[in-house]
Amino acid sequence: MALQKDKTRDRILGAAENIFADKGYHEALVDEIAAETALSKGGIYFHFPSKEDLFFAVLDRLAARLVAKVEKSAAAEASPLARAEASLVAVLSALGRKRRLARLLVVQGYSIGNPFEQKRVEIFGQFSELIKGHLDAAVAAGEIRPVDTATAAHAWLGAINEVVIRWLYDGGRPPVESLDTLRAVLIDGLRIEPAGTGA
Amino acid sequence: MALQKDKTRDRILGAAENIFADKGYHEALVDEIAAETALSKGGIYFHFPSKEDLFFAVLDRLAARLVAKVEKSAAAEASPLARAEASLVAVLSALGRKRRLARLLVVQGYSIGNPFEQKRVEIFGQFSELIKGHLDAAVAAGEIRPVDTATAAHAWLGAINEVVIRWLYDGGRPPVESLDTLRAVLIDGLRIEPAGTGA
DNA sequence: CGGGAGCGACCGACTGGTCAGTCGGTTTTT
DNA sequence: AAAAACCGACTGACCAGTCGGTCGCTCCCG
Repeated sequence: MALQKDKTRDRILGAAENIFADKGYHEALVDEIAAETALSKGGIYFHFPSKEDLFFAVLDRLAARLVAKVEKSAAAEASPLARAEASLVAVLSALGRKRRLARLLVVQGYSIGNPFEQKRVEIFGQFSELIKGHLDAAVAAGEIRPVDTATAAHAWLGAINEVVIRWLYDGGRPPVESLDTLRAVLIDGLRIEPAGTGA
Repeated sequence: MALQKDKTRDRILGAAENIFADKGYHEALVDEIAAETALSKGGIYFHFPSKEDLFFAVLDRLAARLVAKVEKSAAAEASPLARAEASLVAVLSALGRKRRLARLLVVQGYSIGNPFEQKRVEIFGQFSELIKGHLDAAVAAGEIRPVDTATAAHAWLGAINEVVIRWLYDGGRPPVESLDTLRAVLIDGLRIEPAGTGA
């Protein structure tokens, strides 16, 4: 039955997520993923045509989950700028809660050959579109100055990315605790009502 | 003579820079680097103990050059915030002028296994230290609000990084042209004198 | 109602290509 | 002549992907 197949597929995705998160694409062996799944290598290849496809499927799944989470918390807010800010908070806290997944999304998918870079662009693109949407709305609502929202969105994304990376490697405090600073850096500069003297 | 040796070493580094920039670490073959150098594989291994060491040496050299360039243009400015801004400009225009090198520094060095991630952290750390220094000075001088300058520095770095990446892949306008937006996003939020309504 | 045919899911030993790194030997420099 | 620099054919490990085969399930036919 199709359900069983999907279940196994999910099991594989879960196992692959773990292994890839631990070792990165190149260090991860398909045999290891098979072992983690309690499946054989052939079993894996029955469900996915190649290691690369499997990796991308893992990335897609992760990104989709995160996007959904972010959009949900944004939707709860009334004003555009508030929605943008809520997105910021949501991403930071979600990644902050899942260190290994953060590593996968934020660094692993980078540069393992050209198709991978393509994928990274695609996934990051989803997020920057999201941010851009909120920023555009905020501009339209007169909440922030009319800047190049596409570029600003990328800047936001990059800033978030880097803050998460630092947390991953320096093992400092979780990303959410950088919120005040990020707010000051990313948001206050755009605000039309000048921000008060922050803490 | 030692000089000859150093010259060859440099030739190797140059060739490796090209190959790595084109193909990334894993796709690049030591044999290709040898060919580009008009040296044999053995010759390469006479100068560098491993492919990994060679790659790191390339990264170090690139980073060192960029740091030097950035520090130089910062030094020409009078106020701390101006120096910070000058650094921003310098990085963006330097990377914008050398697409391939940008790719190397900004994406290739990412996630090719753990030692590589370490290296990335190290190199990015140099830059964020630089930025942090300027921001600290700006705080001390009362130019900007007293934020967590370390985090702010990472945010800057990440923003720059992402803007460069977008340029690399979308092939849009060069990074320097995002300057106005980045200024608005990164700097104006920190400024104590509120910025005027930007363009 | 049993047996066998068909099939989707899964197995795991094996292959084939790839490359980093080696090493005995040669050339160039001092 | 000694040492330093360089050569390049070769090896050995590695691993993604393959393929002939198994297993259990369902469904049909006698």
